[in-house]
Amino acid sequence: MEHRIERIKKQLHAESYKLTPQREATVRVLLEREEDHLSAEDIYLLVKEKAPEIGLATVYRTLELLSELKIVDKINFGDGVSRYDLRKEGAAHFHHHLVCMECGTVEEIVEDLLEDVEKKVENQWQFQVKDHRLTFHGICRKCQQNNNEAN
Amino acid sequence: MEHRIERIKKQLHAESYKLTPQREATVRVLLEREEDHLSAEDIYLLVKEKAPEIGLATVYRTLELLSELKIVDKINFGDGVSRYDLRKEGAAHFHHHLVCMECGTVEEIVEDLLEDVEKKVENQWQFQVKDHRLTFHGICRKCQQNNNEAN
DNA sequence: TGGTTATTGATAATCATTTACACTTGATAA
DNA sequence: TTATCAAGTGTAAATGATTATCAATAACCA
Repeated sequence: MEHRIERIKKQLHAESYKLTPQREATVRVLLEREEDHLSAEDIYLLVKEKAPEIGLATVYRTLELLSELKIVDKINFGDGVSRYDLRKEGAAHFHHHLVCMECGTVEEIVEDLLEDVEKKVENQWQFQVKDHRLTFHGICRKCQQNNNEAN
Repeated sequence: MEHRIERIKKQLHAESYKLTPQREATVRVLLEREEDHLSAEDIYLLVKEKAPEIGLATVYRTLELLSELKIVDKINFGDGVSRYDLRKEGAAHFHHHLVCMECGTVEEIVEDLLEDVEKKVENQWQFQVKDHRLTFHGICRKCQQNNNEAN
């Protein structure tokens, strides 16, 4: 954890931003809840536990900054809110998501499944791929089991 | 065009909705501007040319309805607005997008590039895929050329 | 025809996100 | 050390997309 904080601190410094206490508190929340896909509001409430005087606007500003630096990815699953997801350490690409249409849980696929597809896109469409977003919508394992039992 | 309107009319009837003049005007705009990725506001302005008395709320309601019936897909490229995209006739899956990070244009890939990837997801993650969203971010052909010339 | 229901348009309400602005902080130079 | 300055912050107000409300209208059916 501390190691990753250090890393992010350096990334900020490289662009001449500081890791202020508010920013650090926000990053810590993101690290602690790495598996979740938190909204700005969620993050705000969690950061408030560590740093009660923080303002919502600061959280938004921090998330925006982290987003620009590609430390987090801003995602949107179609409900009205943006969610923020830490990039895996050293990952060049955004990871994929499996969104269950029944229970709403979001699983992650860290492995990059798109290498072949990207090559195809670069060759056939002459489009130079820098990043991607891939989300599958469907039924997760648990809901499949529940459905089977119900029948 | 008329053929596709008929089709959509049937799809609505099948769920006991009607193709009102307002809904038809909205669908016509979507058909005419199929290549674009219009926001609700954009669509509203275009529909107003055909049916000046239409209200913005009706356009939203229509788009919501068409979305539920999977006649259109609601997409979000990260700017603050939802965009609406007609499904290609008979397409089981949402088509893919190439978003240029420099000029912002959005190209479409109709071909399904994900068949193999979906099989992998179903097998390895036991996730039953119903649909997907795939967007590539990068540099389009035109901007690549411009960049080369500039050097 | 009258009665019921779905649909609509205008408008107000909501809610996530941004902006404005005055205040704080922390670094730097005199 | 103290004055200065820019970056960063908190509060509150503003914005802008979307949704809800509600009275009026249109379509349908007995």
